Amino acid sequence: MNIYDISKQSGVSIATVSRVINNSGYVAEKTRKKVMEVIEKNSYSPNAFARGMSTSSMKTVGILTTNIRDLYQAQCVYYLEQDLKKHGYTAMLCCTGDEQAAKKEHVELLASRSVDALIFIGSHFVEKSEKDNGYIYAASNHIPVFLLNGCLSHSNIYSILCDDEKGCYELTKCALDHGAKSPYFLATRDTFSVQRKWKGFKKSCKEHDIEIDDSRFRLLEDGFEQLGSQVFSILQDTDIDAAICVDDEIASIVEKVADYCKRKVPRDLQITGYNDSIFAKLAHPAISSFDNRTAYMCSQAIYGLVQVLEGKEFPEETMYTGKVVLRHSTND
Amino acid sequence: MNIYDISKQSGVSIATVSRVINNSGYVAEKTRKKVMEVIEKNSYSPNAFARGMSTSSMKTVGILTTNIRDLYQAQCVYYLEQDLKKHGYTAMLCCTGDEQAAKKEHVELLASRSVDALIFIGSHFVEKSEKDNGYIYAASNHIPVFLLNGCLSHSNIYSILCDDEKGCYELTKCALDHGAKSPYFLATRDTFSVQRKWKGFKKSCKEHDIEIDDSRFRLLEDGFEQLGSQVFSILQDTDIDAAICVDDEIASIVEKVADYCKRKVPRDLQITGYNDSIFAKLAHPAISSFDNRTAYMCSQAIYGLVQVLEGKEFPEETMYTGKVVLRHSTND
DNA sequence: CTGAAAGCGCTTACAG
DNA sequence: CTGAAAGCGCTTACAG
Repeated sequence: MNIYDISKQSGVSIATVSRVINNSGYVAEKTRKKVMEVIEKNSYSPNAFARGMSTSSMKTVGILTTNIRDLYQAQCVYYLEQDLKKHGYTAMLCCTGDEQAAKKEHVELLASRSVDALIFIGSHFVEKSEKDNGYIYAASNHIPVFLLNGCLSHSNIYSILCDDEKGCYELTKCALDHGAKSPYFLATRDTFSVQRKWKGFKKSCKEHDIEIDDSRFRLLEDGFEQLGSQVFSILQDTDIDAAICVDDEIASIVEKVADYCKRKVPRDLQITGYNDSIFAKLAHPAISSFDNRTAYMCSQAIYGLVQVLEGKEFPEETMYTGKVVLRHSTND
Repeated sequence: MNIYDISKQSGVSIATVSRVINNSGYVAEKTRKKVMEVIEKNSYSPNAFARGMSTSSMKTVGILTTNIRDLYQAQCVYYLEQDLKKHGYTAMLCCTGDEQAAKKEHVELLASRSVDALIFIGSHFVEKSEKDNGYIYAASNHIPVFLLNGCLSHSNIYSILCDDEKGCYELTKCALDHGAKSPYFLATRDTFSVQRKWKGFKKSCKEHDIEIDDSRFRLLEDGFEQLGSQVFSILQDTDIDAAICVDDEIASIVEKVADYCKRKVPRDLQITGYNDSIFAKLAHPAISSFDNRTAYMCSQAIYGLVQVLEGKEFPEETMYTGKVVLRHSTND
């Protein structure tokens, strides 16, 4: 069943059928009705490839995530997909992992599928070395690129991000305001947003006249067991009294290890997470965290995407604020 | 840059260019080399739509999930996508939510994109009323359908599932073997796999001569706060001494509430989860759970998918076993 | 308001 | 081993 069949059965040309399908151009109400009837009777739906070939678009956008099993990234995918389909777009998902080569390959894979736009989730894609971002720049020459929680200055790249520097500054301030003297900063990766959080951490320490150096930045190996043993070492070997973690999952593990080491949270050790996820709520005591408004970020991205694809203006960079959510892992 | 440009630059016909691109038919080594050079020089890549139009496939498969924010479902998506891309397929993701109409709409959306196959994640799609599964049957008339953790008998539908009846039977047995007399079964949804788990629960109770009726099946409203208060009621109003939960997230919340109510786990209350996720590991005490081998299930699904799309045979139903992972939320 | 016709960029029998 | 040609199913100026 194709447009010719519909055309025959309804006694009009395929051009007219096309017009009623796409709601474009003029077509007499009577004609439209007749054609619609035939279409519905046959439950005809136009061939996506042919359509794509004519219009060079299948209303598809590529979403890139390094790891969909990460709750935060899954959250983003969820909101993005919600908004995307509201606008008739469909999402192609790629989970790239952390290796540079794989990331590049996936971008090419999506490009070969002629997606209308590319959305990169998380700061995991923005590398310190400009050369390593080359494949993102290259992609942006053909299709609009949206960066969540990251920032790259280039035409046709649009960055939307929460002010994580401020976020981490405020969380650190909570701990320091309530007596912490020896805070540590814990991360499992050194990404763009981690760097911004680290900056906020340092700023807050400075304001509290706490001398710190780079040894306060603990880059830990990922994985449940590995994290546990590394955190254990830190608890043994340092005078840590506040763990400022870049996400709630790490914070949960710190709390679990603290419990194991008989350190009372928050009395002996204050802990903060990030993202305000279920991990922060489930932990015992519940963990103070930062709500970085994922839903808002995603809806902004899709709004921008639609604007750009319609040829309208959209700012290259959008930075917005989140909010601290106090719980019982910091002193009150 | 299209196939004609390549054809001109390399001095051969487009048919030949097509052959070298697709590695099909005979083409002289010398010709192939020349054409490849031109292709690479121009970094040409064939237009996916045109290709799709000729072959009626864009090597794309649709993945349907009710909620990607659910750790288990995210896990599935992760493994599926991994395997899919190994075979040159790309994943289109749809998060449908729980409403029937939306599920149906999404299937149609994917069908209109001419995906090569459909994969439904989780038992959330298999309804008790056969009528409500109509849209799945309908889809299977055009494209192969793969069902993870669910089972539907119909041609062109392939079901791959873990033996959850056995899984839940074994978990319940752990609790009962270690003294529980009044177990309850907790779920947030009444799906196909929940029914199977319930069956295993009942079987184990029967073997232990524990009289139970349907009031042991507690269907709870989802959501962090809601769950907390409902579990609280159960702890207050019943003589529960074992909570057999259909997933680790529920189990974590039960444990949190138990702690709040000063019930010692596992002494006063044994708890079991399901899926063997990070929630089970993070909880304190860590929660006994069931490893249903998600990675295996997904790889089986993609293996089957490739077989079917190549016109080969694959069994309509595959059921495999998982394994209990004992931790400290049950007595040892 | 409607239709004939060109064009989108491939693949694949078929003939040589 | 290679090429000419048909076909895939749409959209969209253009003419009327």
